[in-house]
Formats: sequence, structure tokens, C-alpha cells
Amino acid sequence: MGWWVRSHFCDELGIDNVDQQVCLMGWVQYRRDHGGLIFIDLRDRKGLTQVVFTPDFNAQALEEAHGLRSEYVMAIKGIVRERPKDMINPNLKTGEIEVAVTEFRLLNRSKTPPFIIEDRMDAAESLRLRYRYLDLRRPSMSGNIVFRSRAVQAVRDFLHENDFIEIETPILTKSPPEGARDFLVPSRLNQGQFYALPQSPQLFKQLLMCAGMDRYYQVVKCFRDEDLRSDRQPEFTQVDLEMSFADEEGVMSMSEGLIASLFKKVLDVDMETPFTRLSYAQAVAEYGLDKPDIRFDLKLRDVTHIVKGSNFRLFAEADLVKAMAVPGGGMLSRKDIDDYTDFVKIYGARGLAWIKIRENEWQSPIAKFLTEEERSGLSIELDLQEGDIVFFQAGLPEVVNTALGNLRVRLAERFDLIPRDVFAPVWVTDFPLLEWDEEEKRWVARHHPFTSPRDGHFDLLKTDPGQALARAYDLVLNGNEIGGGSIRIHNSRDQQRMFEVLGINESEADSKFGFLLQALEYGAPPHGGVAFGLDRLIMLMSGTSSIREVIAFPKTQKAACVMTEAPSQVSPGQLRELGLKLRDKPGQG
RNA sequence: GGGGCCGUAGUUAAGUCGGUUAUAACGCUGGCCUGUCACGCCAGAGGCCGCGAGUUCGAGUCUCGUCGGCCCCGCCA
Repeated sequence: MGWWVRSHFCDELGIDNVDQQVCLMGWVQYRRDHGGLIFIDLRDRKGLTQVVFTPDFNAQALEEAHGLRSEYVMAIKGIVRERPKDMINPNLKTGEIEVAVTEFRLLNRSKTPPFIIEDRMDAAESLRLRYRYLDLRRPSMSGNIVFRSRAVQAVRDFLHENDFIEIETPILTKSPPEGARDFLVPSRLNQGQFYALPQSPQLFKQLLMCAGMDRYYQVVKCFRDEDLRSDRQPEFTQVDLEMSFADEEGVMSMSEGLIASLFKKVLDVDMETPFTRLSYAQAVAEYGLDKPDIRFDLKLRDVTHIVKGSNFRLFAEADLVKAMAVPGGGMLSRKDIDDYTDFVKIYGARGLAWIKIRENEWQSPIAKFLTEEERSGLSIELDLQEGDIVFFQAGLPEVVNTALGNLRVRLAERFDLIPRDVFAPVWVTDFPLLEWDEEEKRWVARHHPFTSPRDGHFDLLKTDPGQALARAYDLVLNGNEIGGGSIRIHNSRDQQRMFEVLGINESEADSKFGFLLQALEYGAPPHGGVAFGLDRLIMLMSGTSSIREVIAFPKTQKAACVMTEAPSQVSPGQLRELGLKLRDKPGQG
């Protein structure tokens, strides 16, 4: 007999192949058994082809084909036939033809699958994850995986064309300062000591610049032991790159070229470059968030100066009062407004003040507090029209901005203000270098401790650290942070000064980053880079709403893999070898 | 650490005010069928109502706990 050789995939055959002898292999998608005639839709990764068992081609095969069931794996040999006009299936790429089976082999049987392998299937996600290998057979899921592969290929092509070289960096490495919680790996050969899995290859890529590699990139797994979200997994993939002799403009324009070519190649979307740029201060002022969705307008306005002396004490006493006018929002019901009030409370807001602009009247619980002067001030500042609703937040700037900024997005969805199939990238720049950590009572790096301050801002670190700006930039796409990077500090003295500001003393810096400080002393070139979150990028490009849809084997919200049941306990012997001992009751004490 | 939603045949869901034998669709099994394409028709099987307590004469339904899934806040340089 010998092994058959497949001649085509299941999406390939058409009118041009009529009368050819072909061999297809795949899974039984649907079986339509008419007794004396059986149709099988044969599926592989690429598509479906109808194969037909008829007595005039092979009566024996027809007899045996009665036993075929969903997801059985089979190989068929047959003749491509043109279908009569009235039997063409316009929904199928191969719908103009069918393959009349002359010979077939059952390659494997299948148990009845726990859910139907098709796109309109609606099984619980945990079930899909337990049987991920079945879930991935569905066209939409395999499509996502193929799409991701094409995207990565496009990224690699662009970077190689631009003189980047791909270099692997260690996975078993060292715990960096600050940042996220590390995943730790115990060392058998050095008992009591641990490797950390990289949160990013940050230090290695800087050292590669010191090594003269000039332009590095890597499609690389990174690990952060933090709580999960629909767009966050504990292990995720970055497109990581670093460039020598480049400033912000160099890195950002290279990034724009990369993203634009990616979108062009895999989605045929033209992105205008250079991308829009907003300073961090401007982003927060107008959008309330450092990841602004600029696909729609609906900006926030600072009205603190208008209501400074208001009779409404909440406004008068607040550090910051901001407002957002929603055109046509006057139709919102009391229930709607209550729901939005609950919504902003999630972000720490105490409440949500509002005014409906009616003909000759401002309808609002706070209208009675507002003077004529304040009304006209607000009217002008917010360009108020009849039928609008205005929402206010007053209080601490951080709460005001996040509450109103998130409400902005929510309302845009409600009022259908977000254009479809639009990709709106925006750079956010001029981030503060440091943030005050209230718990630890010290300044911490907003980006990471290797980020260079702006020229001249090093001196601010002594006098007014909060005012120092970083040479850092984030790339935001449709309200999602998809990348970020910075120009790095490239001399040892400056790096040490940065550590000092962060409260990392000389001996600690030396023991943790001696190698970097040393490397910076041997002619380190000026350099900077950026890292893109590949999973998130693919999620947005493929129009899915969860990162898990574009990852072959993702983890659940408790960071577990329901298929392999990782994490799991290990044997006492394994622990002994590693020199580890568990507490009597894990999770306590 | 916190807030919210969910858990009923293989799957997706319904299940009223706590009351007889827990429904439906799809899937599955058997039978019939030569032009279907999510084939059709006939018949049938299939349930620890997530798990554990409690209230009650009686719990899928009410209460508490617990396990699991999803969304969010905190967290994520």
C-alpha cells in the first residue's frame, strides 16, 4: 500500500482542477448520509472540500463510509468533478466542485468531541481551554494563530531589512530592581539561590549595544507575576528592539516604519506617518488617561477657574474640577446616570455631578448653586448646546482624570462615537521620570531606572524630582498601550546618580548591576529602544477582545493552564534536590 | 487584597411563589433515505442541578461556606 501523498489542501481545488486525480487528507466536518450517497465535508487548516461517496465510483467505499463520524481523520483519493449549476455552494471557496471518492483510508477515529468544531460554537471558555487542541481546529482560532504567524514574519522582514539582528538572551537570569513581581526558579547547583525569569531583556539588550551589535531585536517571552486581565497574561511576548546612535526621533520613526509596514503587509491598512504625538501632560489634560483613544473627540476640559468661588462647596474646595460635555447626552435617563455614577466609583470617585442642557433651563441637582457668571463661563468653555449633558468630576487630580477619562470611553461606546475599522496610533511622550511611592515613601522610576532624563533635567533630581521629565515614549493604539521605550543612560556616573535618587545605594547598585555600570565605562554608545506587546497588538489587529484568543495555550485568570493543570505539586524528591522545604500549610503564615 | 457576574443532560440554555416524573434545541445511538451542504424523516438513550453544610414536612429554587470560570479596581518600571 504505502503512504499516500497529499496533492492539495482543502481550500485549493476549483474549476481548473476538474477531472484531475487528487488526494486530500483531513477531518470529517459534516457528514450527510443519504443512504445510497454520502457527502463528507473534509476540513484541514485551510478550508473545506466536499467529497462524495457514490456507488458508481466505489461501492465498497460507500458501504464503509456509513461508519464515518465527526472529527474522524481520513485520506481520500478521487476525481475532481464540476458541480451542476444548481448545486454550487456559494458559501464555500471550493463550492464549484466536489471530489468523487475512488479510494479512502480511515487514518484515525475520534471520540465525540465535547463541543462542535465550528465558529458559531459557544462553549464556556474553560471547556475550550481544557480541549484547546480541539478549539484551535475551529477556523476562527486557527485563523488567529496563522494571522499571528504572518504578523511576526512581517516584523522580522522589516527589521532585517533595517539592519537589525535577532539575538537570544537568557531566560534563566537575575531579578531586576523594582518593577513587577518576579517568577523565581530555584537553582539545584547553588542551593538557596534563585534565577528570575526576565520581565524583559532590558539589561541584556543594553549590554548588546555595549557589545557593538548596533541594532538588536528579539521576539521574546517575558514574565511578570502579577494579576491577570483580559489583555494581560503572566507570560507574554514582546517585540523587543534596541538601537545604538539613535535618539527619540530615531527610535520612534523606526517604530513607525515597523508598525506601518506590519499593518500594510498583513491587513493592507495604510497608516499615516509620522504618528500623532501628545505629551503626557496633554494626554491627561484632554483625555484623562495616559493611553488616550483618539479615534473620537469628546475631550475633557479644566473648569476649575470657573467654579473656584462657587456656592457648590465640592467644586469650590476641589484641587481640580473637570467637565465633559456629551452632545445629545440629554436623553440619558436617571437610571443611566446612576449606572455611570457607579461606574466612576470604581475609579475612586465619590459621585458624578451632571447637568442636562434644556431649552431655557439647566436641569441638574447642582443647578441651584450655579451663578449666571458660572453658567456663561461653562457654556463658553464647553461650547454647550441644547440637548447636551455635562459630567463633572471634582477632587484629587488623579481620581478626577481617571474617572472622567474612563467615563469618556464608556460614553463613546454608548453613543457609538468610535469609528469602526480605524487604527489610530499616538505617541505619548514627555513622561515624568519619577513617581512618588506613598507606601515606600520614596521616588521610583516610572519607566525603569535606566531611562535617561531629558537634557538638563538631571539637576532637577536634587531640587524637584517630580518635575524631571524622561526621554521615554509609549505607543498607544485605540486606547491600548501597545509599546513603550526610552533613550537609556549610557554613562556609568549618570546611572549611579539615578540609582542614588531611587534610594539604591552604591554597594547595592554594585552587587546588583555592577556588570552594567562596568559595561557603561568601556565606551558604551548612546542608545535607546522600544518593546511592543505582541499579543495585544495581534489582539487589536485581529479585532478580538481578549489576548487569550491570539495565544495558542493561554492561562486562566488564576494563572493556571486547565489543559496541563499547571501549576502542580512536585515530588518531595524534587524539592529535596533543590534544597527547598514547603511550609506545612502553603499560603499561610 | 477588594467589587461584580456566572455554574442545571455531551453542549448551549429555560426552570414561575420552595411542591408530583427537571424542560428545549443542538449533539449522540439505532433505523430509513441517490444530490445534500448546519441534509431530511422516524425512534431512543442521556442528569451528584459544581461541591459541602444549614433552614424547611419538602431545596435546582432560600441562607452560609467552598471550588472553578469570566469582567473590573488595586497591582502590572
